[in-house]
Amino acid sequence: MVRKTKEDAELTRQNIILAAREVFLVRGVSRTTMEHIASQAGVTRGAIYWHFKNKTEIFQAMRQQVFLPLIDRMDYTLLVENTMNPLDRIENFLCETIRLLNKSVETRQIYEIMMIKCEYVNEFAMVLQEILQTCSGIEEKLRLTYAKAKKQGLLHPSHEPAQLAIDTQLFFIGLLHMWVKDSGGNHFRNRATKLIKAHINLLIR
Amino acid sequence: MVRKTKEDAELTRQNIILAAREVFLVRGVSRTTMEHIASQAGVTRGAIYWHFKNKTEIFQAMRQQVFLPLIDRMDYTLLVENTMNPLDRIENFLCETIRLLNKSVETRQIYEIMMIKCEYVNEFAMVLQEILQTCSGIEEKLRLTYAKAKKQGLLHPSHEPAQLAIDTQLFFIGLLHMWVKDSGGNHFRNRATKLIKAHINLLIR
DNA sequence: TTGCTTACATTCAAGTATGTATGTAATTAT
DNA sequence: ATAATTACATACATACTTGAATGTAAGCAA
Repeated sequence: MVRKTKEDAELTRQNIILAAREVFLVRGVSRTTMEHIASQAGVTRGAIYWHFKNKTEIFQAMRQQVFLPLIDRMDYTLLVENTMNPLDRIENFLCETIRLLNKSVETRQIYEIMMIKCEYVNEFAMVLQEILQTCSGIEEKLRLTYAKAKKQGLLHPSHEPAQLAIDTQLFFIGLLHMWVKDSGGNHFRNRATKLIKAHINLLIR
Repeated sequence: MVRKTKEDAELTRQNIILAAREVFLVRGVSRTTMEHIASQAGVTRGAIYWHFKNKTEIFQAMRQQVFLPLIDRMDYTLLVENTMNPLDRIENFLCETIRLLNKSVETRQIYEIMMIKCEYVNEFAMVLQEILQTCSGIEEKLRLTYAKAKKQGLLHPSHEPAQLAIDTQLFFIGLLHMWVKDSGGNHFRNRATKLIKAHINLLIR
């Protein structure tokens, strides 16, 4: 097996990312070697080193596959004006995220890797900062949306948008963590959508 | 340096756990070798292998140092009858946990290691199950306490204890995660107590 | 005090992982 | 058609780790 066309090469690259995801999931990021990824992808380490500088680069490439779409979806679902009322938009965004996790193996596995199969040290420490920034962005967008809800009189008068935004964000972070960890017993996976609706209801009256 | 008394040996053991915590924090659990821990503790690997079977055993010993007290405190603060009203008891429990994190370097570091410096694969997968069980316990105890609050008419009539318990639990899990990750910018650390009080207030009216 | 045990230190064999250097055939640009 | 480049595979030197084996001196019980 030798030289391929550009399209073939891109396919190889994607296969390496896919293989990395599968191995990361089972062995954890740190315990995964280039050789593990290589053999899973059906190539040699040489091929991997051609496409990626090191394991961190593979990890980042994998991460982008879920985080970039997340940001887009968030902007679209929460911020773009439409006929849906603001509270429904928040509920919708959260439920859609859960639905995506249920539907897409890829997304589910990447979340799992990022949450419980990765040690955020050294080069990976900056990844943590990026995640924090993404969270900040989510909080801000939730706050704007809650502010619209308040303007429309949908909220209890004593509730402040900033307050609700952070409460919802923390609730959802907690939910995601438990959703991911609870792969065996389905204590959270079955009920996630109900829990979200209930959470939003708590804030209304 | 040779044979010590039993007391000296126990001190060595504790020093190894302490050293492990310090190294885990910097290098992550997987990337930490026995030699790292040994040199940090000022002993040789031989000493470690005398006290512990392997790295996992050290990790578990470290973990017990925070989890056992947590369970005790939870039982005491939430369940033991006293003059405080149930909602205050929940608020108090959560705030005390944050206070403990602020006060005790040991606790703080162990939480950080467990949350973002450890990959839950292989032998560590069972640790995850134990954590899930602890969470289940917390949820149950919150539920019981909210039930008491409802009985005393402290809650809005449409709010169910089971519902509130899970919402509070997820909120707090999210808060702990952000508290731990937000070591640089103090976006969460300064405000944690306020956020807890606000969360409880959300549920009252 | 003698002998057994404890609490380590030292050494060694064997396996693992990484990064790089080098080879090579096909592809692409000219 | 030729040269340059690409997309890998192969091979190697250099660490790094582990577990176990062995050594050893001091504590402790009888």
